Amino acid sequence: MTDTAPAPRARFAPSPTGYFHVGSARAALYNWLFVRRLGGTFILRIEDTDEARNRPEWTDGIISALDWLGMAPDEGPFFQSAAEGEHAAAIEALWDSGTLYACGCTREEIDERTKQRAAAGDPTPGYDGHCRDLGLPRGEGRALRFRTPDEGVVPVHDLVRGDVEFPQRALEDFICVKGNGKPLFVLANAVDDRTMAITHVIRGEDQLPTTPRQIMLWGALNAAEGRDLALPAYAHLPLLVNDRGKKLSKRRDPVAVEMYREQGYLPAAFRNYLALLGWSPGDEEIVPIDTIIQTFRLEDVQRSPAFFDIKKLSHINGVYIRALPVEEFVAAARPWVDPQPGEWAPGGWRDPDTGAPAVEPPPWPAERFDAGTFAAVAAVAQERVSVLGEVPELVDFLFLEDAPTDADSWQKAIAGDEVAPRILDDALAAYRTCPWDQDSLHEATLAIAEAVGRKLGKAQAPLRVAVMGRTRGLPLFDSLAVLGREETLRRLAAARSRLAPPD
RNA sequence: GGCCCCAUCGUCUAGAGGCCUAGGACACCACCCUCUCAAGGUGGCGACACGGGUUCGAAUCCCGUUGGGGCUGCCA
Repeated sequence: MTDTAPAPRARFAPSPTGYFHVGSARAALYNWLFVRRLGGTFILRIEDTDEARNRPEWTDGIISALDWLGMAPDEGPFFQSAAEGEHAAAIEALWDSGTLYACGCTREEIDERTKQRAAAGDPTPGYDGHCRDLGLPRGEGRALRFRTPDEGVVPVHDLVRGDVEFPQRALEDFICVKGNGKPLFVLANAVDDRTMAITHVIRGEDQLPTTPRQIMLWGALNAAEGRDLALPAYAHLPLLVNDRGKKLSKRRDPVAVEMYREQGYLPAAFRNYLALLGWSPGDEEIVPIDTIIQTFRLEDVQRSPAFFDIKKLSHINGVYIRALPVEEFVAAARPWVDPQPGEWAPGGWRDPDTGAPAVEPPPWPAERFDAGTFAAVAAVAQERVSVLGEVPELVDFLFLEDAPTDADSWQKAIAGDEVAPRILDDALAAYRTCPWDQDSLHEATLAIAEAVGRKLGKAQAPLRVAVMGRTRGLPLFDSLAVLGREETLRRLAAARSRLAPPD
């Protein structure tokens, strides 16, 4: 450690208003990454003071999502609602120092005056300082505003953007305290950062315009409280956007981390992808978290917005899945294939609009699932999925009563193929006696193919559909070997009689 | 409207004045491998928004234009 700077304290301060947003997850990750290499502290602060929108289950969601991603906080969760005392004291100090004044203007009055000003040729929007020098006493229904300077600029030193300056004259006298005496976000946030000794504020770029207010508040608090706390360093991260370049929104875009988890993304893969949105480790993108921790620098963070690309996420997830030792893959896939997996199963997430789940539960009853059978095909399934939620469709033929049915596949490989009956018949005959292992089945089927003058790839299609239901899927002979002779013959015969009753 | 931010392949990015004929990854296309499908391999397509400067030299620095985005709540 040659670093002489004190260990940083960074906080992630989400508001529990819904499912955990991927943008929040990225912000949390960057806070966490920043702090890890420097031996600092990652703090979780739940900003739960919006009584109208906050619900306790969303708080649980934040905590378990962070946990799932391997980013459990070093300190916290702290709750903003528990800091009422500090907030009240700060308000008193600010009031006593004269930086705050009471204002009784309604939104309508303010808008009306703004309109009149605009008509008179003054484009300055927002509050006009109407009550600034009225000397109104505090009282129910009167908000408290911050008396902002009229001249000069507020400089924001941003670790990713450099220096940004906000002209004072564009900054209105903003409200710090609601008419009911409760602090507003801008104040509570600053006060909490002070009491928690936060050294770095790392958050989304959408917070940049509010930063000059917090800086002014910080200075006023220092003066009012007679303390000289150092302003935290700020870092505003580029926004995550959709394919139209708009900020990812809960309404239109799939943003719930819970949903991605239930679709079968691996936490390490998800985290790796998130790290790539706004930052790059170089030519190798899929890298261990330790490498990311060691090379991550806020100064290297991109300044332009990043598109959340599910295709790339899926690719990275596939790489992580394939890299798993097969036993770990079996364990990881369990919640998606076993109707009674134990601790955790997908299904908790529901689309807020449609009520649709992230994935369908496995279409077989718990008693038909067999862990050993699944393990027997796990290795070949593992190479064929990019998310765990795709596993059930690959192995369903093992746990369903009969072969799955797929109209297109049936039509293409059996009903629409005049050689299919003969292939089925030949297989029925050959499979009755051949040794039941992958190589023997391969050999026997090769012989059938040659007899009908087709390549193996073409000849196996009707058999695949008869037994496994679809034209695409796990390798046929591995699958038959695991399914067993008896059941294979049964399904072959069933397909044969469905095609045309034997004479 | 006001304030602020941003601008390299379709997407995520490398690039901190000469190493750039602009590199990698996803996606896409072709071929190879192959019992289907994947995976894998090889190759291909494909970008410095525009205009001025500064400089011997600019994707890199400055200015402007254009375009995009964010904020603009007694929400957080």
